[in-house]
Amino acid sequence: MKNNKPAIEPTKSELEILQVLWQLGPATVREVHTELEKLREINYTTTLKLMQIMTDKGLLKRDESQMKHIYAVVEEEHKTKAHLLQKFVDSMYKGSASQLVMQLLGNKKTSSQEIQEIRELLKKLDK
Amino acid sequence: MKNNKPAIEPTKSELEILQVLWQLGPATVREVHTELEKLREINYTTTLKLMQIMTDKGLLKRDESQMKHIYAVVEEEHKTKAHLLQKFVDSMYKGSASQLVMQLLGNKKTSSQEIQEIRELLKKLDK
DNA sequence: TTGTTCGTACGAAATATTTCCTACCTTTAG
DNA sequence: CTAAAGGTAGGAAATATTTCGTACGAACAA
Repeated sequence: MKNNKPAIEPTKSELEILQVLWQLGPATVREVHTELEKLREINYTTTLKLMQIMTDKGLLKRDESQMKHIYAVVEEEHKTKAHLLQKFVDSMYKGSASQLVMQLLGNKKTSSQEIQEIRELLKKLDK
Repeated sequence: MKNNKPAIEPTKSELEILQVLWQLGPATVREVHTELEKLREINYTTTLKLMQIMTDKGLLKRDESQMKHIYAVVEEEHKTKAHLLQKFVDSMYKGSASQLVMQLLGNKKTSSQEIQEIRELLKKLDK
């Protein structure tokens, strides 16, 4: 039987940190903070606190063997994103993925380049 | 030149109410509340307050000519959803719609039925 | 008329989230 | 050794969001 965690919802700020960690891989608070600072003004201890809270919640795990703790995400990027996407589809489109895609295709910001790529994806799926 | 509002972000609770109003069309607080109660426990005055706040924020407008005020969404469903979807794609997939679709296709909860429908959509787009 | 029901308004409590101050320890440069 | 720089921990302030109590007016049934 598969792992069946309650699947904790990251908050907005927590999601920011997950994204940085997805990009960097396991990292120190300092490294994450440096990235975050590029996006917005934020105090070092705020980043630290957030990461500590996330660790308590089970969103992150950390290696404390060194003074500079190394933080890593607990659930893999793919899985977390799949979960959040599913939640989004469920709540916004009553679970209908095709409705979401329809919206996407009608969206001006979705370039024809993107649409072409989506076509390719479906072709590959045929094989 | 097109309307260029700051595009206010609805909170979680506010989104719930928008969804009810999208379903019902313009409605009274009582009507919205009755729907909300089907989903979760909530006090009438809480629903009222939320809708009042949303009106202040400009998310809803209301007809006060009768004692039972009639509330309606300000921005059409399509537009609000497009905006929220875009935000989601931007933050989760760096703006890449095709990446999102890839995730969707790999998602077990997306049935082959859904995938078929997506194919149809793209065919129609060809014409 | 009168009291019960249903409506709005408003303030504030409760909760969730974000932010940062302060304390204190370790490492490192001089 | 000592001071400065850089770490973590924890509490609490600041904000944002959600929830509800209370007041009070209008409608309606008896």
